Amino acid sequence: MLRMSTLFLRTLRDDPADAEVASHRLLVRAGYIRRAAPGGFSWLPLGWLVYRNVERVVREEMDAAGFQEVHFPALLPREPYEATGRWTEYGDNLFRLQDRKGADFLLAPTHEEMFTLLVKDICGSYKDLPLSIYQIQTKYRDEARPRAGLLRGREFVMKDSYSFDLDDAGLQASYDAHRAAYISLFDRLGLPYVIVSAMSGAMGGSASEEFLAPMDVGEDTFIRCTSCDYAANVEAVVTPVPPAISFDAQREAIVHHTPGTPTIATLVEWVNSDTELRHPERDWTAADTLKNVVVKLRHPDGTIEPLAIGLPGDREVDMKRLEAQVAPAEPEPFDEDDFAKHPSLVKGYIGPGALGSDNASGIRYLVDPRVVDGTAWITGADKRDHHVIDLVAGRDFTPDGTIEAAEIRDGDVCPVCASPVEIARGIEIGHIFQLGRKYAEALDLTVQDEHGKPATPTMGSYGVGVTRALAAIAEAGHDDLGLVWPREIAPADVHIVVAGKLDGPQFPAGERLAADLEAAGLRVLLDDRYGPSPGVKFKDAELIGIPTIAIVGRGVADETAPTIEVKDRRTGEREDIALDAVVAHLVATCRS
RNA sequence: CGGGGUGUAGCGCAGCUUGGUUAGCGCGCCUGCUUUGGGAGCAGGAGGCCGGGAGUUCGAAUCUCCCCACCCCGACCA
Repeated sequence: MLRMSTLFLRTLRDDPADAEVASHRLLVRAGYIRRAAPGGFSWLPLGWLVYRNVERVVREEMDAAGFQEVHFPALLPREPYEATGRWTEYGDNLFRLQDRKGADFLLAPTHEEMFTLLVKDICGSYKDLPLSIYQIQTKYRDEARPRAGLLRGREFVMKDSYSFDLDDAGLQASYDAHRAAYISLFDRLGLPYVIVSAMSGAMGGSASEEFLAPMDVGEDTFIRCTSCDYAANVEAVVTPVPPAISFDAQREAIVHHTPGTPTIATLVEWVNSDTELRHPERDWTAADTLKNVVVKLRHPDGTIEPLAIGLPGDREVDMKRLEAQVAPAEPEPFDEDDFAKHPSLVKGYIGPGALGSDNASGIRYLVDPRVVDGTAWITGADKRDHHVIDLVAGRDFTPDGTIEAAEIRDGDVCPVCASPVEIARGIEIGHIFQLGRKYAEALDLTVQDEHGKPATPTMGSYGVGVTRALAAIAEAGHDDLGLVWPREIAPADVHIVVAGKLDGPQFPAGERLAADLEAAGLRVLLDDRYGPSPGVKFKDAELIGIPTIAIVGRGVADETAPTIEVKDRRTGEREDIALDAVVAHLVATCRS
């Protein structure tokens, strides 16, 4: 039994000044956590109870799915990460340190290498597969800017699983098993979530989905359809391809002298103001212009390749989407020196005439998927102060391919059902993806197949942010008064508030109720303090957020029909229950 | 890493512009008395390297420079 009179706890009347988001503010104010280091937190008894509950739910769901728990050190040697290239690829976000002899170590941000090596150590036969193993471990990332309390720390707890299968069908089955386990896991945690398509990015691999808890404080932007269930991370959004248009109806492409049109807006205005150039049926818009942006790609082997991207002039290039598309290469700005090396590019007037492998610049030219055959564009004429109008894709120019690099906007068309999509923000609480053989190959993991030949297993990787999920639950379940925990992870089932005089019946009644509830198997927090006034105790109970509050107050003083008030923290509904029925009532409430 | 803001008691803040008593207020904490259904009252008290360092000055919380930390925006980010 937890007693407020002795609990190691201090609640705060005021919000801490350094906490912005609700979860951070309330977890500190209600005495669950305290900041201990930049991006690191200490856990107080209430917080640690909640943490262990979240961890327990995660563990139970993993075990139920048939995955086995292992545990690795967080402090690891450099060599395995050197072998996979991540010692350098991970960049500044990796915590690196040295031992007294000067040997390099790291604090692991994830454990792909160690899992792979352990399987290599233990498994030699295809008969050992499929295998899914997991750990719940503290992870370290040297975040440039830790923020939002537990939502983004430099030290945090993650459950990471890895699956090992012989072939793609097996990997898909392991992936599906994790997906199903995550669904029941997040359901049990009482977290709202959406599953979005994602890019596997620098981790390599193919299929990938993120579990996002949709909320404004989230750092991930995703889109979801307003009518069907399509949802995707911005990086993974697919632009619907419009049908091709016949060339027959299109006019001839003509180059015009267009002085004083430095921006898309002025260009459009200029075209619309010329009676000759106006479309009879509608005005030209920024979306009719074809903007060509040139970047440099730095490939992992160090080579630099220029790349031109053509997209409708009303949209910007979304760097995140571009990076996801060109990974593992990294895009860099095309600077003045680069322009000097490519005299066929006229800055501000770059057009398809100069772009593409077959044209003057020889620069690879990829366009937005909306640029289909037969679409007519206003675009640069590769000559200062000149633009070309009615340049038709497929007739007047042929790009080298398409690329998903244009920004996504509210109201864009859903690739599945063509309804408008909306942009939302979410907290990434889980991520599952199919890694493939990148790590197995880099670390030389093979097993013998049924013919005695070496086979390289294919892997999946699956993460749940345990501490982050806890914070997300606090974000999703709080109100103006404080935290509101789902029962599954609350630090107790019932918070008993004793409100009465020392010599009255309340204190003994509170003690008895607490003992009876514990005997019935419920977890109890008893506010047995006498000093604080009832108001303080009510406020603390609301702040702490245990789902059911039982008030032992003036009701029990009624000698003929003593009652205890039972209050639901979430709804605020209160009900007077006869003293002799209250244990059964609370047990029923807490078990339902 | 760029831009902006803030560091004064456990928490929230004032004081700084214009340097000068013993650095102040509210909450919390300790002692005593009163009080107990919505953050109680009275009285007494403890608690500060004024983020750190270097300067300017007879004298620095206050002015100057450097550093550190925290918050916000951006960049970054399984």
